[in-house]
Amino acid sequence: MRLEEVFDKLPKLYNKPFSELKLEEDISGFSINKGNTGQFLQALLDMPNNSDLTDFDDGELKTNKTRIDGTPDQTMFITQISRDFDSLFFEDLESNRLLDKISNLLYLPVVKPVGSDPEDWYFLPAHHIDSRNNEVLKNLYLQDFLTIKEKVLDDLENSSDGFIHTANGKYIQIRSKDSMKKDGTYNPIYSQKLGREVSNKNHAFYFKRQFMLAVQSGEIPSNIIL
DNA sequence: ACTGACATGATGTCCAGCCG
DNA sequence: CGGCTGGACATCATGTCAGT
Repeated sequence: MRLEEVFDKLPKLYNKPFSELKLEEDISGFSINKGNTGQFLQALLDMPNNSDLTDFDDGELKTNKTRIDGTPDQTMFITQISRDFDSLFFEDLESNRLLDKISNLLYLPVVKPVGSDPEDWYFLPAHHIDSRNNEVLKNLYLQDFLTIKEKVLDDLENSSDGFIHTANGKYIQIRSKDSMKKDGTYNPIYSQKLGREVSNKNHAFYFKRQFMLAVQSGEIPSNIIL
């Protein structure tokens, strides 16, 4: 399914508590908790619920918690680094997995008031952020990636432990993202190219709050789907 | 070929401590 | 004190692999 195909279905989802949406779409059996707002949205949009992990053929669907006033509350996860480290940071690619993944985004803020029941959460209008024919935006993403890459390469040489650490662009960052296994260990990132571990934990790319704020303010161009 | 354990990946959130 | 930093947890889907 292509990203544009869900535009028609979006407006009727805005500002209604999830409990109401569940009844309207007859998916009342769906249980919502912190892990599956995205799946809930996919069900509402009649998106294929099967094995394909990429949300759309040509883009990504993203939800992110906001406060009542619509301002973002957290960074927004993009993708993990893990085994891709060498190709991301040692190959000189015009585009890479990160830039491909964020090239065409459908972003929905979800209001989840502190202490509220998931039944009371609701969506705000979606932003379509398409960099594919926008050189300015494409370049902005690329510059952020290059800023991060520079810090990563610097950390590998100069950080006290030789590991990578949080690296910030203007809108994108990398930072750790991992969980402890039963045996108490994590999932280090190993570089074939360097022949050693480059971190003691997995890391991931995130959009900083600043990105969502810039989208909402119009500083980053997006179409609001109404 | 089936099954179940386990690892990995994707998605999303929580939070303690630090700092301006 | 609010936002950032850095680490961590929760949940679900899928991939892998050994035992049967």
